[in-house]
Amino acid sequence: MPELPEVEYTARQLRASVVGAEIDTAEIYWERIVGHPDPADFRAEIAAQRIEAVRRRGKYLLLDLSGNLLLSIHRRMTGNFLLLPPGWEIDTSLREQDPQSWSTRGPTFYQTHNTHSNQESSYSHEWRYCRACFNLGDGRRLLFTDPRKFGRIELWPREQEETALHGLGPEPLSESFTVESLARSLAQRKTTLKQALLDQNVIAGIGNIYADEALFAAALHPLRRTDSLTLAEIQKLHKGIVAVLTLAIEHGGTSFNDYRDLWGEAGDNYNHVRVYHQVGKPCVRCGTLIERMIVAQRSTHYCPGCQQLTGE
DNA sequence: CTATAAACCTGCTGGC
DNA sequence: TGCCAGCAGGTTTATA
Repeated sequence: MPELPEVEYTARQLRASVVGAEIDTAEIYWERIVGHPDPADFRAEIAAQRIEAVRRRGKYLLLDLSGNLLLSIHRRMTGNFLLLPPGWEIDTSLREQDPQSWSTRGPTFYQTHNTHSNQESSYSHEWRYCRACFNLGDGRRLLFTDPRKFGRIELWPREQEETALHGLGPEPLSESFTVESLARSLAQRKTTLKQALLDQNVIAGIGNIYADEALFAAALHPLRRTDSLTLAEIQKLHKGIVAVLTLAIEHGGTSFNDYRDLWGEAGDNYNHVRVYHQVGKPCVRCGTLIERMIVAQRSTHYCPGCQQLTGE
């Protein structure tokens, strides 16, 4: 679920809170979460590096580190980046006591001091499934949590950013994303619109939620062929993509299920979706009931009233 | 190139 | 209540 708006929202929060901080050490609790280099080298290389800048590219969160390093995080399905304040400690005793539970849940957390009372240990729901921890020099910790373990954290030399991003397409909220560039990339594909929007090489950062929302905004059927659109339709699609993503960022992202921001808060955009998971509800534009279909093995939501399959 | 399936994982929901 | 099948926002890799 972290798609472009969710990653962008987290990136803005990180930029405001950790730029200038130093990463003392990194702990890895599930080694396969580290995609590059191997976990031992990762730990060694990242130690004592300073966070110089925070950026986003597509669904990737990018941290420029001192030492000419680039830390890239992709949250895939259920990954989250959370900031743990000072005063909390991490209990890894489960690793030996119950390896199976450890593998699933990761470490537990307990509070060592509390500004309000002498409440002793407590446990935070949001910090379960912690797969990696970056210990900052000021006592704070950046946690990467991910129940399904699909997320990936990688460390690259900065000049290898292109390799790390694996040929991502244009940023939909940048000036390089124009009606003309969209027309060109659609014309050279022969697939359905839904598939094209999900293809990170066509446009960076759109996932299942915003693909459906953008197609609804443009009143285009998910099964339309990419090479069948008129110029007017491409203009509507371009406008729809930009509008849907921009609005979602303003709402703090869509928390259908797992997404949380840096402080563990859910986003509000789920209250503003028009078709995603709205099966059986009346379309806000024409009143027809929203339906669901499978396109390229992906759940797809649309309004059969105002997203008709024409122009073929 | 396009298409399809499977793999990587765990939690949740719905049906029986 | 309990169990099991099926499903979930993403990407990569293998196979046709």
